[in-house]
Amino acid sequence: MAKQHQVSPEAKPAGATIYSVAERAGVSIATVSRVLQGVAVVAETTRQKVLRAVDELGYVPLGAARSLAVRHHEAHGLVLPELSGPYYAELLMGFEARAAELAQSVVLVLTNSRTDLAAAVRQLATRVDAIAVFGAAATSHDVLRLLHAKKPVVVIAGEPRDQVEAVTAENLESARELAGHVLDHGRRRALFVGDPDSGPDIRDRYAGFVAAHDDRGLTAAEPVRVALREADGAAFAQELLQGEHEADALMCANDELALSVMTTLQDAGRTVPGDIAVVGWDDVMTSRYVRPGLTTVRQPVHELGALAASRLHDLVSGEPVRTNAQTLPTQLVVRSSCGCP
Amino acid sequence: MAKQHQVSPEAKPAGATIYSVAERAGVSIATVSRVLQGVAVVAETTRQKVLRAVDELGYVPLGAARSLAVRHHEAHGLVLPELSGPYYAELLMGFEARAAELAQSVVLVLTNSRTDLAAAVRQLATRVDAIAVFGAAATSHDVLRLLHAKKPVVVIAGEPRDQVEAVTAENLESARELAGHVLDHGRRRALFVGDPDSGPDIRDRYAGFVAAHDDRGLTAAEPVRVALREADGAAFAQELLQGEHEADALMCANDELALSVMTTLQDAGRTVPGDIAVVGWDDVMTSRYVRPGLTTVRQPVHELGALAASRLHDLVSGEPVRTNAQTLPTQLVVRSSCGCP
DNA sequence: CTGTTAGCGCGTTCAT
DNA sequence: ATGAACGCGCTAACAG
Repeated sequence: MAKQHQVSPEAKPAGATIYSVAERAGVSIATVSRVLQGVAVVAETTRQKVLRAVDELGYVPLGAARSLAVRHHEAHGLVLPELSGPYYAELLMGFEARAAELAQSVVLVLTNSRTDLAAAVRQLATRVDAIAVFGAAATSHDVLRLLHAKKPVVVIAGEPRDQVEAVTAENLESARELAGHVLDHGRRRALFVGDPDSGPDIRDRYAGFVAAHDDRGLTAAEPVRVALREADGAAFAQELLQGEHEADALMCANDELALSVMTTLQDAGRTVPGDIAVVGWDDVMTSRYVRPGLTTVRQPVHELGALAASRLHDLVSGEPVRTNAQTLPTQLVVRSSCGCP
Repeated sequence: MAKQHQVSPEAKPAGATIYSVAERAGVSIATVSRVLQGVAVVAETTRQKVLRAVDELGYVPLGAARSLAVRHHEAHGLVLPELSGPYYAELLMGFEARAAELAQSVVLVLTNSRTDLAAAVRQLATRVDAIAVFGAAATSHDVLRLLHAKKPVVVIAGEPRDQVEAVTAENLESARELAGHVLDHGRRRALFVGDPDSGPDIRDRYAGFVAAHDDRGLTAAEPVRVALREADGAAFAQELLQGEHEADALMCANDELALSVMTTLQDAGRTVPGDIAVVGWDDVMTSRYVRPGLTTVRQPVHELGALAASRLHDLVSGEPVRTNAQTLPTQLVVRSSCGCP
């Protein structure tokens, strides 16, 4: 019994296929495939015939059929919490750019817009060869399932687990340096603002904060556990204004937090860094526009995204999983909110 | 001749398939498909058997095979220039969120990272049911090809063309209102900063600028054609400082431009709005942190992205193409850079 | 409620 | 240099 393709006499109005192109060009589908993939040598005249047929029919190959045949999706998945603020956007840009170089499509999943994260990841796994997830964005159960199914997974800004690679930017040492810088301005009541439990990166930043204190024989205060959003920063600043905390320096877990804290304090008449020093993390655009300029730490975010995409590709290509995290260096950006002139 | 699936005796180590699951559960592949899709009724006991087999094997369905069978990718493509700045990121978030609601994956292409845009779009078309492109991001030739292939296309912040829908935010009237507001502060030498030829949206904003002048019997100056980036704003500000332009008000094509112009001028000792008023467009985060606060126009960017995703879905579902653009309202955000207290 | 089977459109030997 | 035929894994009739 022959395939319907070769039997069916009537033309199908919906979408040209490799069959219709072949028929129109008067060749076999194998030849069409060859000219389109550019793999084997095809006579120039037949080549032209095929190309013309493709053009006339407006033929667009069906990726799913190709994927099924070649047994590869030629796509990478990326799971991010959201895209507000420049951090994730930049990460995504780096990821996309590298994926493009490697001829991989990128399928994006934003977890904040999902009610059922597990389902989203499961669904994603269905259409990509490998997945990069940010931090603790994916539930471990689903990740394990992927591993069981032999889909490469890399964690961005997280920690390596069994069979799960990690790529990250340096946190601990830079945080130690930043906190040390603040302490060396003579500040003695520094507070860390942000929740160390919200992710390995924040945890390491707090660890650096503690280390800087240790280095100087000082004792670090407990972290002020607030979420990393503007609103949370403003709320904390209000607490500060009402005397609920005592501090002459604030090391915020990221810039969004730092900026909102800083401007809230300023609007209430406090001076920065006079009354209180404020530093952040990420070096977002706003940080160089505000006065005083926000002292912060710049991460190679773009490069981090690119690295994740590269590793995904390598893993799909059969490279072994690296057991230790790849860490990219960060850079202290000193402006004046820390007390520097 | 039976399929290899049923013949092959040796287990394939690479990836579980619906066949291996069926075998393990002691049922047919149809039953496996049924419990996984939840379409038909399946006896609870068999259902459990299947689910257990799925779990034990770590079965992840092959999306490509499903797509081929159901003749749908269940994915939308989105073509954006880049993601720096909040505008595109917010658009993407809106798009992704709506797509998720509609159970569609989103495949992202960023054109700024591509050398061969046409190839990227062609490739994208291969794996999605419909594509949304921002403004003039895609070459018309490739778009036409898609239309020929009956793939729905919607343009975001662009103009409808034959068979191509457009979704956009209102520009002309809001620009007229904004420019009018500035003129009503008594400014008489207002300049429009930005290139009207860089896209339909900027063109309309300039048209609004002109209209506001006309409304008052004034003559609008020619636009100062600069690109929409921070660096270009700073360069323009330098020209201004060197007396190459004469102006007491600047209506910038977007906030990034406005912010960089404003701070460059301020750093050189000029006062805003005292010496010169500056207004922007987009209401990015920074605009409410700078002093004076930047007067600008807020667009429903998130909603715009969502609308694009919705329309894509509708078009895929067979709804007819709308010939006139769907326009979302914008909102004037008055702060103090325009001269208001 | 469950199993059989025919495609979905493409890449890919294997002949020629 | 080109064509014929098979299989990739899944859904959807159609039987039973």
